[in-house]
Amino acid sequence: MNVINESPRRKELTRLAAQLFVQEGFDRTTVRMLAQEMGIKSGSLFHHFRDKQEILAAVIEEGTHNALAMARQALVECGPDAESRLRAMARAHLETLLTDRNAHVVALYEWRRLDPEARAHLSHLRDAYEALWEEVIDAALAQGLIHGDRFLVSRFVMGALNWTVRWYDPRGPRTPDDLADELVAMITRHPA
Amino acid sequence: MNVINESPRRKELTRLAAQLFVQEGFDRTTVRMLAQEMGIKSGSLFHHFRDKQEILAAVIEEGTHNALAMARQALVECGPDAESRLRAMARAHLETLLTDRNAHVVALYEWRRLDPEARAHLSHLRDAYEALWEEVIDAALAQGLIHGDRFLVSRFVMGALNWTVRWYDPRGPRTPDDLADELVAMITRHPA
DNA sequence: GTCTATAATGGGATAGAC
DNA sequence: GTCTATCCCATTATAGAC
Repeated sequence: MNVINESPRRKELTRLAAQLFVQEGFDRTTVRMLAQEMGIKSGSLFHHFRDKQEILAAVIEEGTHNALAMARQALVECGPDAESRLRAMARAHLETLLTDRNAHVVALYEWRRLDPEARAHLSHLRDAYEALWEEVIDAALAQGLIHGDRFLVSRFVMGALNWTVRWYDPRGPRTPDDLADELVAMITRHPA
Repeated sequence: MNVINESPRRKELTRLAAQLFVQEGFDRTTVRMLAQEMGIKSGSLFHHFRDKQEILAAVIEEGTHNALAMARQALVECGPDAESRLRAMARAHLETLLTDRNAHVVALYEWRRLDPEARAHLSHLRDAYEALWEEVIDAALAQGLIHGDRFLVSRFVMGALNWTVRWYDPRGPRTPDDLADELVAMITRHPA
């Protein structure tokens, strides 16, 4: 079962599950909670998913798939220079994390809860997303926009971005785009 | 019950619990697992802790207390300039996360699992640690070593550091100190 | 301080009717 | 596609003996 041929019921359940997994965490979310959100009984869930693990896998597939699609789109629409591309990636990343605020967060924070088979099945998606980042960061390094080790820079940047989930308050004065721009400014070296 | 007057048994249990909470997560760690690690039966645990929540609170108190102590010590021993102090904080932070690899990680990643009373009781420790960071970052900003918004810079830096837990491999070529130095280099602006 | 035994609860999952 | 009913199991926590 992949992202493309899903029933509408299953799609809606995946959406609700993502929300609960972010709020409560995967382990503390019970099938009964999810069923109640959907307005059905817990037994009925297992018509749509084999088990609770499959719900998690569906959410994470959705979240990663979406992040990848958003990032690709952002790269198509932005300017060709390394800084524009870096900013576009950071903005897209934070939009999926802070605005959408669901499936991608689960993908990042509950990845370890996936069983080995699901992890194997989904790692290509994750790798594709990370490859996009490395490509953009490589270009920024090659151009001297940023300095340092390719591996470390990309992980530090991802860490700074991913951690925003823990403290960002959407009611505050800053938009996700503001955050992305500030981060890029922090690590790039301009002629003033 | 605070960090100072703990029985040796309780101290050892707290240490083992920290290890399990990092490996498995708080929710998936059962009292039976912890008891087995200790070589006792699960019922015996409740002689040392009122309930499972209190175990978590003990681990988090230990982790935050320790991080604060290490950071203070590092600031005493390092050079007086803003860059030395920033590097010292980053090194101390990563040492508690990656070398000790236990209680401080739990403090960061399982804070949300604390019940409200425990959170209220421990937030002063956490605030003291964050105040130390803000002080050092303020100095670096004032001196022009780094640029940007005080609030955002400190959260981006903490995010980059905290996320290392997810990917750092101690068998790799880099030490935690290498990571700290590279991060400081990435965000500071030198005359080349 | 630890044991045995067990209470009390809630969890994931199934079967078969509708 | 959902319901009811229920099974089976693991979990936290307690009581009282040693």
